[in-house]
Amino acid sequence: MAEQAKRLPLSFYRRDDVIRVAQDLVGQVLVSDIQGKRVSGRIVETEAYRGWGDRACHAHAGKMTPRNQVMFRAGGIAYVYLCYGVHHLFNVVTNQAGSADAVLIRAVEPLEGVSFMAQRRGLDQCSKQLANGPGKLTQAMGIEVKHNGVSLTGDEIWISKSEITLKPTDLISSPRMGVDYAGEDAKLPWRFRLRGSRYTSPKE
DNA sequence: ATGTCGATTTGCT
DNA sequence: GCAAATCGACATA
Repeated sequence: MAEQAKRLPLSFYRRDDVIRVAQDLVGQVLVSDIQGKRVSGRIVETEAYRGWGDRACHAHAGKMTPRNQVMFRAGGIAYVYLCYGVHHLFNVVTNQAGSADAVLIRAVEPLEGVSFMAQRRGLDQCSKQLANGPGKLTQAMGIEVKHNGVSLTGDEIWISKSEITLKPTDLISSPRMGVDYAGEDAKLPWRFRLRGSRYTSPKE
């Protein structure tokens, strides 16, 4: 069906350059169909995390734990974990099995199902703050830790190819948020935002 | 077994 | 501007 044809294929996720995948994900459309509520949003902010040579990554230097083990699987699945014991954060696992690269989806511009998102967030439908942060996004889209490891070619969470093609100048790259503990690696410019979007996360 | 800290958000001062 | 919420991972014992 046409629905399937628009989904990003596994070959998109399994490329070996997670930085490139993080850049290419900006502008694509994240869709969830959970608890009978279908919602979608255009990805406007991402961050890349690399298993090798990136101390900000949960799985840096090949360290596997019960929490992060799905990062080591082949790309095209979700890595969802609990942050600060409160927020669910959604990542896209990339690269081949054995590597531990992933892209954190930090913000989306709401498209379909805005009223469902507002309902889940407990906010007014007109709010620009429905999904402008990694924890807010998962709450708005109904994504929880139980979705850890689900396929992005399945029927709960997937990403549709955008009808829009971005130019390199449409992307802003900057250091990642909240990773000061990573020392020098905290300075890596692996956060990517859609230039001019009003739906990216609040902080510079 | 116990203590610290985190890829954040929210509400109160 | 600051602290609380609150669970898993990790270091230390």
